[in-house]
Amino acid sequence: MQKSEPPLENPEVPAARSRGRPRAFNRDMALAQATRLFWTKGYEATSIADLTQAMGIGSPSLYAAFGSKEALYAEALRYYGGQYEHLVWGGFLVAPTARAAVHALLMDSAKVLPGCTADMPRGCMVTLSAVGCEGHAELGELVQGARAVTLHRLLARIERAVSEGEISASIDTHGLARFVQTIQSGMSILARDGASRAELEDVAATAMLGWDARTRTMADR
Amino acid sequence: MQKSEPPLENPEVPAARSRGRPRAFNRDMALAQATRLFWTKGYEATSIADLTQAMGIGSPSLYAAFGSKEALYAEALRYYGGQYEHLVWGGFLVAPTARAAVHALLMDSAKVLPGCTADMPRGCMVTLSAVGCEGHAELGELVQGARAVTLHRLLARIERAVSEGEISASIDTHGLARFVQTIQSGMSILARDGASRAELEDVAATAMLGWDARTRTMADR
DNA sequence: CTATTTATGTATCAATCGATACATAAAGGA
DNA sequence: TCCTTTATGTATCGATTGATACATAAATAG
Repeated sequence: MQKSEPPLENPEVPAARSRGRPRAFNRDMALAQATRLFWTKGYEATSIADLTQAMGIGSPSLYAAFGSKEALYAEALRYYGGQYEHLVWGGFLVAPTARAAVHALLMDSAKVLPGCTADMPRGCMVTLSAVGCEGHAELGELVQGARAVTLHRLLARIERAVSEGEISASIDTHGLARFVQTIQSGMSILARDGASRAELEDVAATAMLGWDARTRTMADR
Repeated sequence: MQKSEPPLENPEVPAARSRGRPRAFNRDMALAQATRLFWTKGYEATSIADLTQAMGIGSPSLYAAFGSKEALYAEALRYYGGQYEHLVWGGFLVAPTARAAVHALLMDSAKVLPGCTADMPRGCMVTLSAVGCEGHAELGELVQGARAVTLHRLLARIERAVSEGEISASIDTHGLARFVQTIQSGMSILARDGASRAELEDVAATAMLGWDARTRTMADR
């Protein structure tokens, strides 16, 4: 179904240049362009013609390099994760407490989602793919799975906080994770509609008030 | 560009039956089907063939009755508002305080967004149209405007609460409205991914803790 | 140099897209 | 009953969709 990352030889070795005619385009550059298009317009609304034009190649080259439109979208989704995920999850992963982690996640989201770079689309590509993948079951499951990762990370971090005594064991960890996920998902929608970084930071701050009240319920932490 | 609701004669009079061959399908039924399709799959992913099949009519009848795919979507959006809006905004509009209004909005959203009826799509049609309307400028502005209505209503209600003394005048009303909007938008994403009513109600409850903490800041209400 | 391998550009595939032309069917007005 | 009006069904429009066939160009291996 998918190549699942071929043997993956030692990347330090330039891999002994292949034989035939060399590719006239940079695969990563092309993938970056495709990612931008899918991110901005969604899967259905992005045509092969759009893609080939943005990449500056012909359709045979696209199919030779990526296989199909669906496969290209899947690869774009991976590329998106590799390129942009750390902007939002970097602080979360290294924070010493669950509260600091969630605070970092929401504040970083507020910074990134409105499009921190000039040519960076607004909102999260994964979140905004919630609709429009109907009729493409595989892609639907793919993006739904990508969104599930958010909940899983939040839940794992909160449960760790419970085990470490940061948060009372009487807390509904799942509910708390769902709350944070809701905030972050909603921020993508607002960002796509033009909300500013300051506005989203304000939302994040209010959300943290909810977090504090919630984690105080029935325990003083 | 658009018919903008023709003269609209007195609806109480059956309007003296028209002359020619009567329509073989119920226009409202057909519009309901179209709304369901657009709601579920989005604008781009829904084809004319999908629509005519679901409505049980031929394409000429569709174009005679609705004009174009874009016009049909616009009408579906209006139909959606008329049919489902009160489920979410009914309690909000009659609540005596801003807090009660927001609480009602979020709790009703938690009830409706997971699909309260069996054949009711999950999530809000307007919210989930955030992406996929690129290249269709008119529709993009239409749904973006529809989403702006949410913020406007929230802001108006909160400002009224300030003027009535329910909420301190030192509160950032816009920020508070943005917070509630974020929660409700995020709930649509979670609902589309399968979140249950109980989960969303829990999210709403936590959001209200944020509301309470936020409205208490610098004033005791 | 020749042979092999790989990528490109052109040109096009069948299928589907949104949208109509046209003749026919079914109603009311005369 | 005939005429006008409106809606339907069939059949199809040009454009675009995702995806390829094919000949050619450009590289390496021998």
